[in-house]
Amino acid sequence: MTPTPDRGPDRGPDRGLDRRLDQAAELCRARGQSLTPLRRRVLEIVLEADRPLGAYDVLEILAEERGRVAPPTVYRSLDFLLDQGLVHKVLSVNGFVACSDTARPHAAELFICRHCGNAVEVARKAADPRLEETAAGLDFAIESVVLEVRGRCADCRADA
Amino acid sequence: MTPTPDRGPDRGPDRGLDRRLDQAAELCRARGQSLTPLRRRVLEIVLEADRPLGAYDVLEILAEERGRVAPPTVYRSLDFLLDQGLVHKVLSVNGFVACSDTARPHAAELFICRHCGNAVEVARKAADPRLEETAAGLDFAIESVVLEVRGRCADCRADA
DNA sequence: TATGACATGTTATAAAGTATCGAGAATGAC
DNA sequence: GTCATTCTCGATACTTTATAACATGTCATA
Repeated sequence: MTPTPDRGPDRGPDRGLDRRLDQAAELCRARGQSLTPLRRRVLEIVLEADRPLGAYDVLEILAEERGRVAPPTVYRSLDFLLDQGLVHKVLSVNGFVACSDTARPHAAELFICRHCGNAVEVARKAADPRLEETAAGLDFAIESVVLEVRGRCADCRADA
Repeated sequence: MTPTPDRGPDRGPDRGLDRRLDQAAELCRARGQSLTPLRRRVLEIVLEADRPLGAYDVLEILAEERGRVAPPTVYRSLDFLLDQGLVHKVLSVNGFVACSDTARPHAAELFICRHCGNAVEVARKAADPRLEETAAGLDFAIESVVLEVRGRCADCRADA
């Protein structure tokens, strides 16, 4: 389902990249935070990627643009974006993906293809009742949930 | 709920440790694999711990017993135990926990306390229908699922 | 006793992440 | 305006986690 090609905010070569970045900036501002040029650029890099990027992947891209960049520079920006819910961390691959729905923080389900590395995010509508039940049984207070599904995506299955 | 103190295979100071190790050995043997002394000891170390252990925690314990031990020694044993479904990897903390039900490989839900670090495993009875649905919608073939819940366990909530 | 398969030891290095200190810019109080 | 505070970022050094590559040991058996 491609976006309508001749109108709408998502047309053009960057698929609404600027719009999403502006939205993110606005979101931060509304929270009294600031999406600085560095943070904005890091978010852009993650948005542009078609798969989870490692912190050092981001670092490399930044380094090409502005010379030597040290790890803390990247990790600080990524941590900020994580805090703001603008990116998710993918534990399975030590990587980061842009959040597909930045409207509000949410637990994400990630479907990660072992073949092409692509990661699709599916927002979780509501708390999983089974999980809630189990937690209640254990008298365990849930703070966050990591749910990552690994397998093979449609495209890669078709290719095979 | 302590095990019956005066009878049964789980009594004694090691709560059935030897029994579980013997079971594991039998399981490996049935598969044409071998739970060597090193692998058995690594499994024992993980079983004895009351929280997920890092590879280097295991390494340190081994090193006390047999002098210098290099990382590959530990990682190889842990990888073997992972393959055999005898331990799980906890991505949230880069650690390893013993599997509580080694009868057959299974996806596990892990409830990890942010305070004490304890990790409780709950075997997943069946495939999550919601997850299956989502995967079907994406035409995504699930191979494995990581589900880690972070929060506060009963004991730590009581203490607070 | 050769040989083949597997397990382990050894060395070196890659990859991921953090602690800390200090300089400079932005913000707000006065 | 200017001073103090806070935030952001750069830079250095380091820790933790993980793997590659190759050598050696062990054991069954042909």
